[in-house]
Amino acid sequence: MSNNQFKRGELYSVINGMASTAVARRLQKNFRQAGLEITIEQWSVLYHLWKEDCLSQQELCNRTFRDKPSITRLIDNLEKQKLVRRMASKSDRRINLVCLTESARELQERTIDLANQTMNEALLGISREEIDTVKQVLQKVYDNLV
Amino acid sequence: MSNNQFKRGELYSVINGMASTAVARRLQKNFRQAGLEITIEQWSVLYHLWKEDCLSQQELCNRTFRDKPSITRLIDNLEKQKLVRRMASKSDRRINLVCLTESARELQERTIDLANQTMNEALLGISREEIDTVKQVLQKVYDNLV
DNA sequence: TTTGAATAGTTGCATAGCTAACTATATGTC
DNA sequence: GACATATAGTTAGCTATGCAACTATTCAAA
Repeated sequence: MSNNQFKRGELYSVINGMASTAVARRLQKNFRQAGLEITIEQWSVLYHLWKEDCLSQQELCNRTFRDKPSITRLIDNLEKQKLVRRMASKSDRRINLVCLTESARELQERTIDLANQTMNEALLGISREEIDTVKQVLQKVYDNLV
Repeated sequence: MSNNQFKRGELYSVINGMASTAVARRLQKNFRQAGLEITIEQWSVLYHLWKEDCLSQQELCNRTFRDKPSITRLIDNLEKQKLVRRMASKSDRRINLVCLTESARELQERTIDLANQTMNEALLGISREEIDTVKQVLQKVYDNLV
């Protein structure tokens, strides 16, 4: 095994472990401390619905990079907490449209600052150019494999 | 919510979802296709033991960015598959040293090519400088939060 | 119009993640 | 030496992930 190859292994390790779990854990911790009983995964689904409401479950799969069973159960849990509702699509009876409730919109207000504060901390001392490079590289990695 | 802040949200989304899950899924798929019944999480523990054998569980927590219960159960499962053994430390009876078995060393030979091939595919068209930038940025993100 | 393929979603099963609470051992201070 | 504190590891309970197999609906081609 060449040195170069092990260095690529390290990159894998870094991508997969350090930064993403650190950001997720910090945000989750901030939610908990604010008394918000929501998981980071549930928040990430709501995040996409706040940008565009009433998406199909399949569309949520695409946007959150999760598979269908994961989204099914995340929506189950969000429905239990009355944060979303499944609505039958008129045009295609196979489709569930996932729509926000009023509570979810209130939750958006309460999580904006926490999320921004967490990202500000996470990105401290990192330049716009560096961020752009990271986004481009991770997009390339994704496109290379999917 | 300013435009700039939502762009930071996108970065979070990218770090957390796309690239890391794409790499993990591809590697897992390659293992399965090669008839290797090992999860990507188990492999990541072995990866650190191949670099340095007989680490304590706590040290494996540090190196894999997992918490203690997660490592406990990963080691449980690796022990069931007879890939590692827990050995009591002579100097500190609180400590379990996790040591590789002969089967695990054979497994290393069989997974090297798969891992390298996956990383080659993942990193196609990405320069050394870009990789270095990504590593530095993700390290900074980690240091900012932990 | 029927049949077969594709798509949307659910369920069962196994693994993994995090928190909190727990046991056992080690260490430092009086 | 005794006691408080810290550290290593385990267990329980919940949530989440991924795959495979399943149902229901849509669509297109014979």
